[in-house]
Amino acid sequence: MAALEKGLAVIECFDAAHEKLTIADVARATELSRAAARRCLLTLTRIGYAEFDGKFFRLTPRVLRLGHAWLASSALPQLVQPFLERLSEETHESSSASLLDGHEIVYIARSAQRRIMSVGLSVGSRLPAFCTSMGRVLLAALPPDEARERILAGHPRALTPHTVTEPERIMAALAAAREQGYSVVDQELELGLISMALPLANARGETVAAFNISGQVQRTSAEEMVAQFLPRMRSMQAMLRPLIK
Amino acid sequence: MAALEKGLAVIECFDAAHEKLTIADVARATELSRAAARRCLLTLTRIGYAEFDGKFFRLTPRVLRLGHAWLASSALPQLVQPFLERLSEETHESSSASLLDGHEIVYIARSAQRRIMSVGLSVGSRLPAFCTSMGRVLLAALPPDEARERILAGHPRALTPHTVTEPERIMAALAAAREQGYSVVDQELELGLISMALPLANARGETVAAFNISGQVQRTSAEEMVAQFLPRMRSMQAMLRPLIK
DNA sequence: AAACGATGTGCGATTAACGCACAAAACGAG
DNA sequence: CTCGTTTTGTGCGTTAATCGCACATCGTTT
Repeated sequence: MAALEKGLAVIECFDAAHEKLTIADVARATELSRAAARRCLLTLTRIGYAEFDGKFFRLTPRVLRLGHAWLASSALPQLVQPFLERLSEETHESSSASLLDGHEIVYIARSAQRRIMSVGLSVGSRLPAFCTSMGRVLLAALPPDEARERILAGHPRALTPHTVTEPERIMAALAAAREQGYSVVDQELELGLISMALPLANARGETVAAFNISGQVQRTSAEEMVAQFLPRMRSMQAMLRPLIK
Repeated sequence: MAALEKGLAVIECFDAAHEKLTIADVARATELSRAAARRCLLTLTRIGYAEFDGKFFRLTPRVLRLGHAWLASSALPQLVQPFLERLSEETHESSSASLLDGHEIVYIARSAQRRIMSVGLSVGSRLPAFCTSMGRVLLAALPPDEARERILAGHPRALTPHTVTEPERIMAALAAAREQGYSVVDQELELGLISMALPLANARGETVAAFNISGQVQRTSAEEMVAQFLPRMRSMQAMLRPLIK
């Protein structure tokens, strides 16, 4: 069913920078022929996932049904969300939970306190694993060889002057995270932004997800973050463990 | 492109009650032939949207990319989210924003304070418009005939002993909402749950979405909710108006 | 204005989807 | 446990849908 694969690729090529697209735009983004892109867009429009204003296509909120299908069928996001909300309320910092998918982390739940990042994060957002706190603790749970492979697959490049891009230095950070049981990332993703993450394990001890809190460096230094929030986060981690899967 | 339509239907048939499904389950839920359902599931598995354990298929977090495509390409959710978070922080009640899609409302942003509903709500969740506060203010913004049509299309049935299901009484509630500029729904969706919603209009005055605040009736009565929170919500509504679309 | 490049669309050749029929498993009754 | 029944999963030839070319059209550039 090649048509399904193409249609999903068409949906995914819409993002923050591309809210409305022409047939040719979609064809280029998906590497489909213009004719194929057109067929996909017309079908998506016919069944209500997209709309057409004579020039541009854009997605309709109907596509949320698709992402919601996973959110609703998966226990973890619903389980974690209220814990994140309490953590955010107590700490006045944003908190999130994510899974590892290839070389990226996928946000599965979030409680934001204020808009702190230039780009808004939401459920379904993806960020590179190698330079995020949750990515580090998730990579640290893999066998080192696989972690290295995934780091390389992501083609690490500097997002700020602080970003660590050398694979072996990243591997060292993973070892530290494994050792300490948490990871702090200081302005490697975005200037001014620091975050601390802990892994979430199931009752068998397998790491299945991670959660973090993040804030602005001018308000909370890395040291303060560990001192103030680590105990709370460790207790949340322990409470969740018997409840996961 | 019939295959695309079928594949999307397959994704959507996963939900909270159906986290893992067999080929035959999917065929029944989507009214496809077992062969067609199988082709869809195999394709989804091949391209990473589903996985198979020898007996059951389940979705992977990859499908979040699809919903995220709309979230990222749409200005409204990102705009409203921080406002909801402030509203929740100030009122200690959960708040949400939604759009009208047919006879249902679709959650596009949410800031939950505590788990108050038996069923967890998240971005992409759908509820009937006729018995929700946001649904009422959204329906109230339509021409009355269209509102009535959509109400009937949803086949209103009682969800609690308080649910108003008679179309004309719902229409009267819409008129009241239009008049007052807000709507309060008292335990019509779920026992113990009350909520108050206001419409969100763009600069041209067209209602494009709604936001609400919801809490437990034992903690806050309908009258208290209006008295305590309406002014705050009106001011949020006014702040957002020039920023929308 | 005229020529160019890029975009959107119809139409026949070709490939992929359909649904039947079979095999294999799951279920229930005796 | 065994047989009969029902339900499920899968291969294969026929049919219908997709492919990509060619043309028409629009917006730019010289």
